[in-house]
Amino acid sequence: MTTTDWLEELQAERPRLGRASTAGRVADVLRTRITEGHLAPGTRLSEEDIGAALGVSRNTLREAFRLLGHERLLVHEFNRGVFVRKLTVDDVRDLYQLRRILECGAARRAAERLASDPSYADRWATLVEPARAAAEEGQAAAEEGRWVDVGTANMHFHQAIAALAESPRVAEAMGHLLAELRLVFHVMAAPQAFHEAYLPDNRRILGMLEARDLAGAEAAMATYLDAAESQLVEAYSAG
Amino acid sequence: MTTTDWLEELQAERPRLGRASTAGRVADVLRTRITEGHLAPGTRLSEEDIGAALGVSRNTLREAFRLLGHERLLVHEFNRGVFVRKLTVDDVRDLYQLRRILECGAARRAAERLASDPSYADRWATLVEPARAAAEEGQAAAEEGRWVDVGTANMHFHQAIAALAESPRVAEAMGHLLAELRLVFHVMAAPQAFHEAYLPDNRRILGMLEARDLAGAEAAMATYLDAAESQLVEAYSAG
DNA sequence: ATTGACGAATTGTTCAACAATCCCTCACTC
DNA sequence: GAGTGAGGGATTGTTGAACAATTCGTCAAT
Repeated sequence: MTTTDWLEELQAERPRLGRASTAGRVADVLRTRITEGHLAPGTRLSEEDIGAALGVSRNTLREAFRLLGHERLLVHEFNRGVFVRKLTVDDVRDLYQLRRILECGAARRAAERLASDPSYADRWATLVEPARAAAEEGQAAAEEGRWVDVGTANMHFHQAIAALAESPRVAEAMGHLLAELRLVFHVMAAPQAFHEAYLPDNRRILGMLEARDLAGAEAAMATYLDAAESQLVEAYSAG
Repeated sequence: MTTTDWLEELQAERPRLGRASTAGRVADVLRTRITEGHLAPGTRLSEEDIGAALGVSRNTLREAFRLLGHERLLVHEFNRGVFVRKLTVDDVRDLYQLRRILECGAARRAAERLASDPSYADRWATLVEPARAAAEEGQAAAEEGRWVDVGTANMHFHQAIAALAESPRVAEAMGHLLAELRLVFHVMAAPQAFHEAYLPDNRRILGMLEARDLAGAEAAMATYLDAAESQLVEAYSAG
C-alpha cells in the first residue's frame, strides 16, 4: 500500500469528525487506524499530508500526535517527525512482564478482597460478568470464523480480569498495554491461530473465577502468559 | 571492554542529546513547580499569563499542557482551561491500590526470578543497591532535619523496589504514580512526621531484600501500604 | 430570588511565516 | 571505490496574529 493510498482512505473517515475536541477526534481516527493494522509500524506520519487529508491544521495535528505518543502508539523523534511505533523483542518481553504484574496482581487483590470485604464478595457475580461475556464472544466469533473478533474478544477478556481490581488507573494502564500489543499481533504470520489457541485457557480461567478459585486462576494466567510470551517472542524474532 | 560495550554505553547517553524541545522543557519547569507544591491543586493555569512569563507561544505551551495532562498532574477541561490536579479521596485509594499491585508485584516477580534465573540472582546485590542508597539517604536527611529530602528519599526507595522488575514500563508507571502522590502530600498538615514515621519500615524491608527474603518483604510492604493509605485517607478527609 | 440577555475574557483552531534541522545528492580527495 | 564535505530541498519546531466558540460574571427585568 502506497502513501497516497491510505491518505485517500483517511479522507473517507473525515465525516466522523463532528464533535468534541478536534485534536482528540483526530487522535481517535489515527488510533483505530494504527491498532487495526492499516498503518504499518515504522511508517512516518507527515504533518502536512495527514493534516491535509483530515482537514486540520498542523498545530491541531501535532496535539493529536502528542496524545498518541504518550500512549506509545507513536514515537516522536525530534526534528524528524512521528512514526508508528515499531516494537522490539525486548518491548514484547516488557509488555508481558507488565501483564503478569497487572493481571496476576488484580487477581491477587480480588482474592484478598473476596476474603475480607463482604460487599465486594456480594458483587462478585457482576464483577465476573464482563469476563464471561468476553469469553463467550470469543467462542462465538471463532465458530463463525470472525478471526479479528476473536482477537478483540481475547483482549476484552484480559481487560475484564484487570478490571477486577476496580481501579481506574489499572484499567487505563491495561488498556494502553493491550493497544500496544495489537502492534505486535499485526506483524505475526497467523494471528488467527494464535488467538484461537487460547480460547480453552480463557474458558478454564473463567471457570475458576466463577468458582472463586482465585489462586488457581492466578496460576493458570501465569502459565498462560508465559506460553503466549515465548510463542510471541519466537514468532517475532523469526519475522 | 569490547566495541559493542562502548556503543551500548553511548546508547544510554542518548536521551541527553535529544533534549532540545521547548515544549518538553516547559513541561519540566511546570512539573517540578507542581510536584514541589508551589502550585496549589485546583489552580488554573492561564495560557496567556504563563506563556508570557516563560516567554513561549500559546501553541508551544499547550503542547506542554498536554504532556502534563497525560501524566495526570493537570486536568484539562474543554473550553475552560487547565488546572492543577486536585485529588479526591478515591484517587488516594486508587493510587494505593496501584502501588500494592506494582510494588508487591515487582517483589513477587523478583522472587520468582531469584529462584529460576541465575543471572538475575547474580546481579541481586547491584539491583538492591539503589534501595539501600535511598534508605540511607532518608536516614541522613531525617537526622539533619531536611524534611523534604526525607520525602523524596522515601519515594526513591519505593521506586527502587519497583525497579526490581527491571521493566521500563513498570518504572515509568511508578514514576507517574509517585508524582501524583506528591500532590497528596502537599495538602497534608505534617508531611515531615508522616514520612519520618516510615523510615524504620523501610530499613526493615531493606534488610529482608538483602537477605533475599522476598516473601517477607512483600508482606511487610503490604502492611506498610495499608497503614500509609488509611493514615493518608484519614488526614485527607479531615482537611 | 430567578431568569435571561449582554459583553468581556479565555480557550479552540487555523493560517502564514521563518528558523532550525535532517537527508539526499554530488562533487572532491585519497 | 570508499570516505569526506558542501550545497540545497524538504520537513519539522516555534512563533505571532487572527477569528470562532465558549464560559462566566454582570445587570436589568420580572
